[in-house]
Amino acid sequence: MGREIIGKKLIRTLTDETELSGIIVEAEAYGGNRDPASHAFRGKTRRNAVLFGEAGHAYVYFTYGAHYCLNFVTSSKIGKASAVLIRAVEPVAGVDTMALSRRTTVLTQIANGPGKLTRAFEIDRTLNGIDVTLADSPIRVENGIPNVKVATSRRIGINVAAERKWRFYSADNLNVSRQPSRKMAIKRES
DNA sequence: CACCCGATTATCT
DNA sequence: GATAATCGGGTGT
Repeated sequence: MGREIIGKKLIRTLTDETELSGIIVEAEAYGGNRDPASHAFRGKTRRNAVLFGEAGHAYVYFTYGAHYCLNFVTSSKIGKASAVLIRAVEPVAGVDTMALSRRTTVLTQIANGPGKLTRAFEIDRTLNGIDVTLADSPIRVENGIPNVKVATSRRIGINVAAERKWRFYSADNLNVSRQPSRKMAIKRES
């Protein structure tokens, strides 16, 4: 599930001197082999192989010819291929470095989207498959803010299984990405 | 090999 | 709100 990751801290180690971090404020759950919206729904391929492996590993994919997206494999069971897509982060440490990568100094615009946060945190396909539970991993997740109020909605940018409310976000945080479009709701009804 | 299209973003009207 | 940008994955011939 994606609810549990809201409020946790994402840490990206670049060098001994440079560490980026932020609080995860928005995520979406993808149900692997049982979810038509998941990359894993049609089975294992070279691109999505990581999803079919152990929980706690990063699945990073490239899309729209321009953007990387970061997921964490969540399945307790090998082959189930469920994961959470990290959609938005509130920057905490290394904000100046992030601002350079993102070409904006507006705090709420630096990492409020799945493609934006990978750019801000300098995450690309070379990090696909790494174990984020290890202390020396270039990407880690640690406990962040406890007792965050979490809201839910439909997932964004998908055309199937749109009725599932598997998007989770911090209810009182300005760094979340856009709301689901009305168009998707209409599409669902037709 | 040709074709389609996507878990997006920036920019324009 | 609408759309171009941009490219590689997946599918079918």
